[in-house]
Amino acid sequence: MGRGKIEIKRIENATNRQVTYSKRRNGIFKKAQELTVLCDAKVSLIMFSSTGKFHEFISPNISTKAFFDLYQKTTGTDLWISHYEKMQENYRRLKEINKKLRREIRQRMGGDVDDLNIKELQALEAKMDSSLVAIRDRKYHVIKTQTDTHKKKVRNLEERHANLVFDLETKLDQQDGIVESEGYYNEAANGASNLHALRLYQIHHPNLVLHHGGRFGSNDLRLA
Amino acid sequence: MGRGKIEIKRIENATNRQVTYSKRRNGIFKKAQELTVLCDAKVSLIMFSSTGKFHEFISPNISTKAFFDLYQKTTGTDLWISHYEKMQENYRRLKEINKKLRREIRQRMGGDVDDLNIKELQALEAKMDSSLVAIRDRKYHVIKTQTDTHKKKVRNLEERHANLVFDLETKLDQQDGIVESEGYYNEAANGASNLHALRLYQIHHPNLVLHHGGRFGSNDLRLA
DNA sequence: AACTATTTATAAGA
DNA sequence: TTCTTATAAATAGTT
Repeated sequence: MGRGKIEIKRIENATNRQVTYSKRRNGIFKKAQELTVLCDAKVSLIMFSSTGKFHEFISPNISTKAFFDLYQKTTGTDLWISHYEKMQENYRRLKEINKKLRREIRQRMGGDVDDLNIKELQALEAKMDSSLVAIRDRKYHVIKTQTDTHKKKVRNLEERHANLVFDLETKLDQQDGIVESEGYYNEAANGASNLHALRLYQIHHPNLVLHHGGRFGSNDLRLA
Repeated sequence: MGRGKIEIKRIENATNRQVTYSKRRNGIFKKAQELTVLCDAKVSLIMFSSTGKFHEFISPNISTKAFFDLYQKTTGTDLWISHYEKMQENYRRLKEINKKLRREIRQRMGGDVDDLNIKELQALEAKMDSSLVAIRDRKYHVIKTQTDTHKKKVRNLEERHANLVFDLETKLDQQDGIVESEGYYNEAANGASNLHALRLYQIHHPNLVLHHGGRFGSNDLRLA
């Protein structure tokens, strides 16, 4: 129906294809519209051009969703409904389980126990008791482990400290009279205080830094 | 495009309407098919006649489901996917909550506590302790209530028993010498034992049955 | 986006 | 339903 007859095959020229798409789209939409009116039919016409452009015609008085539902009901096709309903069922089950879990927790917290009888209360109490024992056991285990770890760390640090002090004293012995003019030396040299010795060494070797303090202080030794 | 021009309005004659539907349906399907081929387009054409008859055309190489998915993705329309995904999201959330609840219960049972630190263990222990207190409180409350109830029942039964004995004695007084030949009478009449009085009464009135025993025995007074 | 020669669709009748 | 056919409508190619 045009100046010439055309073969029904893909139009290779993109522009022509687009133009034809546009013209024929209008034509088919008009047809759909007329069919709807003339024959009192329900029509859904959806199309995507080769460039992905979308157009739709749908009979008035029916939504696309309703149309789609009708489609499934009529064809018996099951695109998603059963899946959806299965999920809904699972959802309900999970909700129910959650409710029960919450209730159990509430009971274990001592609430929501008004409708338990003595036997149930006794059983609950016994469970709680043994649970408490397990928790305490675990707590003491953790505390013991932590304490042991800390003890080891302390021992290690003390050892390293002692080594440093020893090194320092050795070096001081080798330096002899270099620091005689300083009053500190005499105090330190008599070995009364390791801390004084260390302080003195730092004065003369300011780029030596000892990191003990920071590491040591950050360890949490609280057992309470 | 026919022998005469027609107005686009509902065809009232059902037969004509049906015929026109049939002819035009073929026409529009042909158009849809041609559009698909000529313009490399995706087309979905679904229709229901006024009598509910269903016909569908869909481009090859795409399923109805895929077509609708594409439709929704393109239009952003929400036929069901967003609803579905919302539900999926809720489902996931619920599952997560469920997991946490289960974990909490396990912890409250003294299990699954290996990765709790001391603080958490202390908090858990404290919670359990206070819960235990609440449960014990409740248990004692229930025990007290039950005990009170039982005491009342006992008191009530004793009262009724006493009344029966009193009635019996009154009746025996009125009967005078009828049972003189029995040795029991003298023992009973001196009031030494209410139980004897009752036994005597039953001997002379065997169809009188007292139900106390059964009722009383079924009440569980255990407090352990 | 119009135009228009032609093809195509279809209304009415059989 | 299907065929026929006169005619309306759609549209291919052009401007």
